[in-house]
Amino acid sequence: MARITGSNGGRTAEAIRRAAIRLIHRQGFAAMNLRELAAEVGIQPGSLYNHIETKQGLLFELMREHMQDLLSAMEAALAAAPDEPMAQLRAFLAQHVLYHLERKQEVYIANFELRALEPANAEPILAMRREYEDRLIGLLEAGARAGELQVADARIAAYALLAMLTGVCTWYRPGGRLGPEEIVAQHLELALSGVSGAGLGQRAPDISAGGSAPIERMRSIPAGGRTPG
Amino acid sequence: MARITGSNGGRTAEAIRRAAIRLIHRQGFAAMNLRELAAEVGIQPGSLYNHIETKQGLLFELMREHMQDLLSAMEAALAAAPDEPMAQLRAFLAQHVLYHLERKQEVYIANFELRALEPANAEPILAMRREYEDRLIGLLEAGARAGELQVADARIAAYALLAMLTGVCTWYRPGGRLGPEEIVAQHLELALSGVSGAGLGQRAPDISAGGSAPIERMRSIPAGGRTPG
Amino acid sequence: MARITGSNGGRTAEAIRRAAIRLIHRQGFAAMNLRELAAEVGIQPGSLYNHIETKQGLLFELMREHMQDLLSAMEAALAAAPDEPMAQLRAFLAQHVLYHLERKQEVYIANFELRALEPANAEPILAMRREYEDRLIGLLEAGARAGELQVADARIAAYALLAMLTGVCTWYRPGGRLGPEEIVAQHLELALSGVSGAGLGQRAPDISAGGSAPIERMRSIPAGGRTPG
Amino acid sequence: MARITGSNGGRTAEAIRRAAIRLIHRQGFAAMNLRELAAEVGIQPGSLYNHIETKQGLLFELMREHMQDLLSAMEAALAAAPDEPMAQLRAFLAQHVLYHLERKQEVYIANFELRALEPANAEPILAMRREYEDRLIGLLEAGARAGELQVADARIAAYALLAMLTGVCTWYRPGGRLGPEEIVAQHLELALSGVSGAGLGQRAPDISAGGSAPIERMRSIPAGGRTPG
DNA sequence: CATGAATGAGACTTCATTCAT
DNA sequence: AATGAATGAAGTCTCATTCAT
Repeated sequence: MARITGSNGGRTAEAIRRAAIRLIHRQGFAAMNLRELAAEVGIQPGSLYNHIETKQGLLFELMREHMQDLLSAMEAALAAAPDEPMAQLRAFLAQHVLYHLERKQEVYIANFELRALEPANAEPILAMRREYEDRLIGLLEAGARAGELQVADARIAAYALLAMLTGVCTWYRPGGRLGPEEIVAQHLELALSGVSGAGLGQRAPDISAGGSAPIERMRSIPAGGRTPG
Repeated sequence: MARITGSNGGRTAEAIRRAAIRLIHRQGFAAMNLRELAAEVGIQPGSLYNHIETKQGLLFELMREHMQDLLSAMEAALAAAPDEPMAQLRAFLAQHVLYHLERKQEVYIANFELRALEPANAEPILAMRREYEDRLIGLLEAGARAGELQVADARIAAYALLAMLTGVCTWYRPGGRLGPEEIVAQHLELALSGVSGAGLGQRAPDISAGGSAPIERMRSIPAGGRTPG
Repeated sequence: MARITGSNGGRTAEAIRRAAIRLIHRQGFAAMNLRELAAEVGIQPGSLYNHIETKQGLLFELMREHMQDLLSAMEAALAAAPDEPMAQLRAFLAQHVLYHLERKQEVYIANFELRALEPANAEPILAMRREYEDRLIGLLEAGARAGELQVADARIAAYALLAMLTGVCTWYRPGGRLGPEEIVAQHLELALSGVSGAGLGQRAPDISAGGSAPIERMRSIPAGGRTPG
Repeated sequence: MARITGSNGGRTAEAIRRAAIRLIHRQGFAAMNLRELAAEVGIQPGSLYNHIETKQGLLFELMREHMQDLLSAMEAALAAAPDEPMAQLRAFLAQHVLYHLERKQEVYIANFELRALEPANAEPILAMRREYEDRLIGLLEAGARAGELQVADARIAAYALLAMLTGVCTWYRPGGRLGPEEIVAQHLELALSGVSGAGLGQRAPDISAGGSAPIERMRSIPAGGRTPG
């Protein structure tokens, strides 16, 4: 596709990373082949090896960078929020949704290609993932201790929330009907108050009576997983 | 692994389906190869073709059967519940979680291997999936019209709920600390009332103060993509 | 080259072995490629893998079979000879030359492709090779103890003799001027009595005065190759 | 291994030659790759081409230099010896063994990588090799004519002697139990008188009765081929 | 219904070599 | 004289699939 002629040096490496993210997201790591990746970048398959170690190594690098960025973004968000349980929780959830809207392909890959990592490579990625989850669990427990949250089981609640919020990756498309802020707001409400809506606050007006006000239909794989962009 | 030697006749076909579900779930469709599948069943690769049409055809069959079962289960659950919005919604959500607990491998495959289907095969599967989603959207809208739900956007809410509830596939293991009923109950609460817990009803006692009461940590691949990052 | 059409089953495996011996002998293991090998056999490259495990595995099998045959032939020769030092020594040397005339390609491979074996594969081959050498060393020592041989160092002498006798592989071609028996006889003389010819016995008449009576010139690999197995 | 960083100028060319000899000897020409060679020298693969023409050209150069040196050494040895058949023969054989002890890697390459030379490059090398062999054949014939040698066939005898004496390359290691002079002496005896020891002269005392007085066992690939140094 | 062997395409990766900088 | 990136060919091996037995 996009032939980047004259691409030299460091540009090629970046082009490979970007094309790889696109292709892995679209087809899955196992189904992506290096011929295709090279063609996207505009070089010969063998030339990839000036920039990557192996196909497996490429996946690992992509996932590592992604997890580091995610952790950094999360820490920054928490640092910027008031130091009290509910504010911290809201900050965590909001940044999670935002990050997932902005980098949904990387997110998708990080979620679904863990099984494609060799055990030695999976280990550090899993460690970072646990660090992220444990942060949320800690916030939920703090909120519960403060009497501001009702969580029967913090771990289950954390997993459920993350699954819900991560779900936006499966249908969001930039430039769609809803802007990021609105999507973030609605998910915060759902996370905190559920659909029954005994919410805590600034709830958006209920527009459901007027029809489902559809976002684009999920073309492919709604929840969990599937699709791409 | 489990070599079923001497498996003859009709049993072979069933053994193939089961092994395929296991392998696709574990490795993904593209990464599964028919050598491996045949070995699991205890036959030679060529012999698979007495029972399947192609690798692609096998995937399609598995997904079609799964979607039919899911739709049947959902219809049966709704038929068995009182015909009023909240009861119907609870019935839908509860059966969804239950079904996902019981058949998490098929669910996973159905969610994440859609991209592996050839377009002609994807179409009927997508149609069934839409039928399922639309049922939930309808219930949410009915609840909103009846004034019992607060949903800003029924479609977004439906996707978010499905993502959350489908997430159980990624960590649930039969025989774990929590039984299916409890998991269903907690997720119903989260879906209806969120973590802030301004719930509507039979809420389980808050045990979070006593620590996170952990389920087993997701050991491998949270799968489906759960959260992560 | 020689396309063996309709070659099925067991015949293919044998054809592969033979072609591999020919090609490895001609080009070396590293320089032989499986495309070429497959073409010689008349099948597709991938089809080789119905009969071999890997390229490396093929080499190992060839060498193992060769060494086993060599050891068997040696033991048989010794068993058939009178049980006294010089007769045993003569039997060993004669069978060595004969075996090397008849299977010079395998011998060559066994000598020169040891370095191409992975360490784990080299080990058992080396063990067999030592067994063979030690037999000769033992015979030389026995002859010396009996006062029938003059060897300053049995190991050095053994290596030197094996190198000399193995050398026939480098120039011998069936159907040449000299028959196997004559070649064996001359080498026995050289081994036992050297060129100065203070021999022990049935020495062939000296024909060197009449010109060098050339065998074919060594086309490829002259001396170099020392001993075999 | 030995990275010679900052190797500049003319030194690089020499470093390449030395590293190439080491690598070709260890692995064979086909199995050696230029990446590895460059790494040994401490430069990038592309930089090799400032010093060599091609991989093939490098091999040819190494072999040509070696053969020229060998021929020179032989001529010098003959010139320094008394001009009578047996003295000339002894001089030839002694210098052959000595040269092979001192430059066994080059010798090995010259013997076994002839097949890796393109025909056009092989031709001049083969011519030099024939020149060397013919010298020995001439000496054997002269000795026979003088009645001092018993050779049934001078060419066969020459090949057998060269094979035997060249064999030292396969097990000799500098600093081992036996010094070069002793190795030369023993091989002269074996060449002239064989193991039966009806020798002509200054024979070393027979020490074989006291056990085999072993040199180090050939650790790796004794013979023919394999190993390096 | 199972097998064993074959196919043909294609996968990842290596490698000698070139060339602008 | 060295570098880093590119090439293009080729190498080993895998895989879905076919088919005679």
